Amino acid sequence: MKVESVRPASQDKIAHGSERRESKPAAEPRDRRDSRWDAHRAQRRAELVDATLAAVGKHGAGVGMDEIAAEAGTSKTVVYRHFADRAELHVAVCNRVASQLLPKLREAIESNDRPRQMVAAAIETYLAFLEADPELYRFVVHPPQLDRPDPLTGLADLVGEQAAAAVSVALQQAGRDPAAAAPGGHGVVGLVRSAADWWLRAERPMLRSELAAHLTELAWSGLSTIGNHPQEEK
Amino acid sequence: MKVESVRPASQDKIAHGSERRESKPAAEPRDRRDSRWDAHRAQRRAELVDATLAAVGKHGAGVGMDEIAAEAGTSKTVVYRHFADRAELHVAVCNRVASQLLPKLREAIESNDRPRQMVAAAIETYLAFLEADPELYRFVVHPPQLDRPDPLTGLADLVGEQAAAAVSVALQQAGRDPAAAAPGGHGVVGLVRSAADWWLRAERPMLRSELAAHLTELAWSGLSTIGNHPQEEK
DNA sequence: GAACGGTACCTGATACTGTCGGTACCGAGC
DNA sequence: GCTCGGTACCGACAGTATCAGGTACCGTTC
Repeated sequence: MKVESVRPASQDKIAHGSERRESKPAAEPRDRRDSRWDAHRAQRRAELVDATLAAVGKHGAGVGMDEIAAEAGTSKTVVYRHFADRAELHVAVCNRVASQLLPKLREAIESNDRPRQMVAAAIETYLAFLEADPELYRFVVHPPQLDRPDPLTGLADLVGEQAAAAVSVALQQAGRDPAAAAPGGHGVVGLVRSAADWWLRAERPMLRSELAAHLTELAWSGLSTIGNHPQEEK
Repeated sequence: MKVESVRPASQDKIAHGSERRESKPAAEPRDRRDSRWDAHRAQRRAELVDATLAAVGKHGAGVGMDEIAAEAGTSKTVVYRHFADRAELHVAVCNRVASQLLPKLREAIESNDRPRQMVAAAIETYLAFLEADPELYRFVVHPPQLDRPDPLTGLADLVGEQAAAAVSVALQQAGRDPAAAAPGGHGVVGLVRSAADWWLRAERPMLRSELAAHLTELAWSGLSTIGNHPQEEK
């Protein structure tokens, strides 16, 4: 189970002024008056990402653009000169965080050789990251939401609650500790939800029945079946 | 594995005017001039939820309050008299949807007797729901987001991409169809993410190491281990 | 080949627009 | 005089316009 670098967190591409027009394939010969700024632009973007990180630490996941700009020691104008909008800044921050997290994940995985331990190590790493800075975590996983103190909003949470209850019942009937029920319930719902979101986002690249079969297999048997028996799953 | 009705989608509690002040435990004797409106209020809330559903169908998941009000044939003022803010409306809509979805899920589960088939049926039901009205689905699971045409934002997606790549490699090395890789990768990441979100939201009701152990077990072995062997997991 | 105007990009600020969630206030009617 | 409902407004915040000033490149001209 090797994990080579697949698209290593595609680094901050320049997105500005003259080279901004929708992916012109063969760009006309770049003027040096333009290209001489490339290094500077990259650096400035990085600084702005830094500032955003700092601002999130200071004001929480709901920071405004003004506060980010202030943290960078400048004004919004400059921020918008380097990032088309808030969303673009957000993905840049995500890439930054990913470029720190993914190597740690790979390292954790590669320092084990039994597959199950790889999974355990990756999970542990992910949890450690998220616990280290929950505010940044919220900024980076929950898209751009205003601050939500008690986000019991969301259908997924309600369904997860029910699923957790069901799992709890099952565990108790089996005479086992029901402590695993809540993570189990929410986890399985999250499994289906994330896969479904991907499926919708990718414009349904497989039949719904196929997706359902894969998810059932995964939810029921977990990842353990992956390395084994080269059979057709049905 | 019985799934009895555990907190059946706590129905629209009234949240309005006089009884709105922060959970007064023993409410002062309700005036009949007040209480005589209760039925009307409940109905009105239901109508507003209906209108929201319709507005989502018409304008997409990014509907504004004005459009919702217009769809209800009234103005925002009325909406805000019945719901403290947008978030409260949102949870009401979620409850409504849940009250339709959860019975279907139970039915699907109870019409099977082998646990694995229960899971399959539930997943199928969930996917069918989401495919039937993706716009409503987006409104109801992704909290309050502005319109996102290409939401490749979010750390979770990036990590999911990497996980999918890793799974794909593993599948190919095992000589199996890598079609399951993408749902698998995003699914597992979603599993961990949702459980972690729950854990943070519930203010860390267990040790991180315990959570990690449960998630590892779940991700690796799936739900199949739940009904079996009453042993201590370790 | 050095000087020169024009150009393409930067920095930064202030002040604005527009949208949208949420509210103040006012009239109507039981 | 209580609630209902509407108009018209407020405030926050993403995003823009415009301005003034600065520096390196480009092409031409003498």
